[in-house]
Amino acid sequence: MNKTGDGQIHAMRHSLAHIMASAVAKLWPKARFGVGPVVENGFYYDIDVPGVAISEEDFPKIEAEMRKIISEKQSFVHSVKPIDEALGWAKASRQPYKEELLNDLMRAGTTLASDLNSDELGTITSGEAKASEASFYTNGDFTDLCRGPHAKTTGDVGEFKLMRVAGAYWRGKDTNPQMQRLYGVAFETKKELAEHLLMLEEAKKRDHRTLGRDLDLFTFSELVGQGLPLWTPRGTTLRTELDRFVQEMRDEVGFMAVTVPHITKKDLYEKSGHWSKFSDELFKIKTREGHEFAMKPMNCPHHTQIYDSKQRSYRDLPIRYRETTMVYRDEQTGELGGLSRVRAITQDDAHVFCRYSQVETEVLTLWGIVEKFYSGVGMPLRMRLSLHDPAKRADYMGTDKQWKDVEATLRKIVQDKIGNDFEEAPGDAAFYGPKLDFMGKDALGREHQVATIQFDFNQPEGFDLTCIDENGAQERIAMVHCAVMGSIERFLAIYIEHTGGRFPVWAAPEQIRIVTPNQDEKVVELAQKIAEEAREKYGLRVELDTSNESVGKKIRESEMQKVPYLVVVGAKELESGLVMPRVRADMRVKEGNVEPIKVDNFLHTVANEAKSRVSKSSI
RNA sequence: GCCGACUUAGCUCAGCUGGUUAGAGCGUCAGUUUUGUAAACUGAAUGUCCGGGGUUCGAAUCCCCGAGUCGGCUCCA
Repeated sequence: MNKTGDGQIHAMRHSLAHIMASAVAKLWPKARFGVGPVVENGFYYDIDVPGVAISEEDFPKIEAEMRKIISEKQSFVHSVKPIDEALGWAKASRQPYKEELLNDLMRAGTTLASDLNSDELGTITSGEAKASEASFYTNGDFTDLCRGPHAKTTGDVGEFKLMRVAGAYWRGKDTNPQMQRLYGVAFETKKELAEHLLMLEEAKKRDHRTLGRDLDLFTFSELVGQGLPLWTPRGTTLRTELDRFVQEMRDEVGFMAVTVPHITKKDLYEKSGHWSKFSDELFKIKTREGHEFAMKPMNCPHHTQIYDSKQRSYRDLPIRYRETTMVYRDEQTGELGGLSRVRAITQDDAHVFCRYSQVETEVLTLWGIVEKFYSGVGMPLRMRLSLHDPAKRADYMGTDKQWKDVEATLRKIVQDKIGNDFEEAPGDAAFYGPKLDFMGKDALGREHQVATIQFDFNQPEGFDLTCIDENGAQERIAMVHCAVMGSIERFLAIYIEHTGGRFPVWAAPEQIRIVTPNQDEKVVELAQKIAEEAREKYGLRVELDTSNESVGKKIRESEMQKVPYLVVVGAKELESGLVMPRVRADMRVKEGNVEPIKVDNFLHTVANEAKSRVSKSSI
């Protein structure tokens, strides 16, 4: 089964797109139709009603009309018209978008924007006809250009719900007029539809923007601006712990931390090519003396200058720099949202400067770190080899031969490691070289691009980076870039939703909460002593709640804050010196209540869990 | 950037077609209570109704401009 469903549900969804279009045609006779394909879980139709903005308030009306059509059980009648007759139909029924599609069908043999060069879309006017006829489907008095297949009648389409209306450029080109895209979801049964809607509710509960506020991780300020998240103490702890995981693994294999300023003179990016190529996304600064600077949109050009600060021997290589630091990109306002897309991006960046002969080992080492990290956070990975697009040579630096060579090198490294179990994506390379991109799958089954390892043969050229080889000659070096989390902001958006805010002990901003059942002086004293010991002796993050509230309330608070361990310290504990930790549900491995345990043993165990970065409790 | 929707207390939201001192629950604060594994009781405070301009006798409500948020599109080194 593919993403848009198997045969039957696919036909149902596609039929619903037609039914929705016929309902809209009935309500707004002037409506012009674009395309109406099946998508994951449903369908959409691109519609343009001159002078009218269809809104979600119109949905009840449209849905009612659709249900009427469904109850009429109209047959879907397939017909084939000669192409000129089809064009006549489009003209007569005032459907300019269909006319354009038919024209493309005739000239190019396809209507799919993805199969056509984007410059050709709708503009091919000459050449031999590649299609002589067009296929149509009719239900009731609504006829649509369509390849099918469809359900038998409008009565056989399962259960649906219109979801939202959104703007969409005609054929995906931002120079084209915008149409209104009406989205619906559809399933064979009422139950499946209800389950889907419930799943959406669940996903909403896990939304990192909501959890970010509820768990007090980050915030935004209108005064600071869009796309500029502000991290609270708790959120900063979470970031720091995740980054520490990555950096410890890097340091083990010889990376060294470096630090660079967040701005640079224009000159650096003129040399690297960023100034002209990414000019739109650069935050530019003019000094009072009129000199031009820019906020860094990436770190590699700065790092090259550290490498280039002295003459390097082949004996010194590989030289491995790491730096977790923010870069700044002037993203379009419409793209910003939560932490997924921001303007101040923290990258866990790393650059290896090495000989070409060392690239393979370096890539494999970095790959190992990526694997270890994602297995640590519980996300399965899929790898994609991102290559350049030979049709768009102008987008890439370097020569054809260089690209061919480095892509072959990278492909060989991949094949030697994992065989052919990977996808190749022409057009997804960086402008300076091909890369390995990693997709992580979250707990809700969604895939996100996360880590990246890049083979850069262009910046060493641009910045003339060399080492002295065994014979005393200058040798051009290569660079390998790697970000494990990619952007910490985007990774946290994913990770918060992946865990639902239930972070493992090692990453949790608060690891243990100690509550007292009352405010008895001796009890409070003991609780304070335990908290202090946990912090000072074991380096744990502990909060103490001795407020004047019921134990039940305090436990509820702790649960809602998703604190891994809760310990009630009262008269019993005062007497026995034992505690009975409450383990967060997702971390429990044993059924039932935990056994009383000595305070020291408990703290020791938790500290070990934090250190070994396990996600389950050993208590 | 483009299309559309939304913006009322810290949070979630109510406030019909313009009509006195703008509400609820949760949270907060205070007092009472001194509590044993998911919400004690009582009371109180809290608003630039996103900002600015306009229409009107009168605007949270209508119109315009701007900001922000959300859903998409385009983009994403």
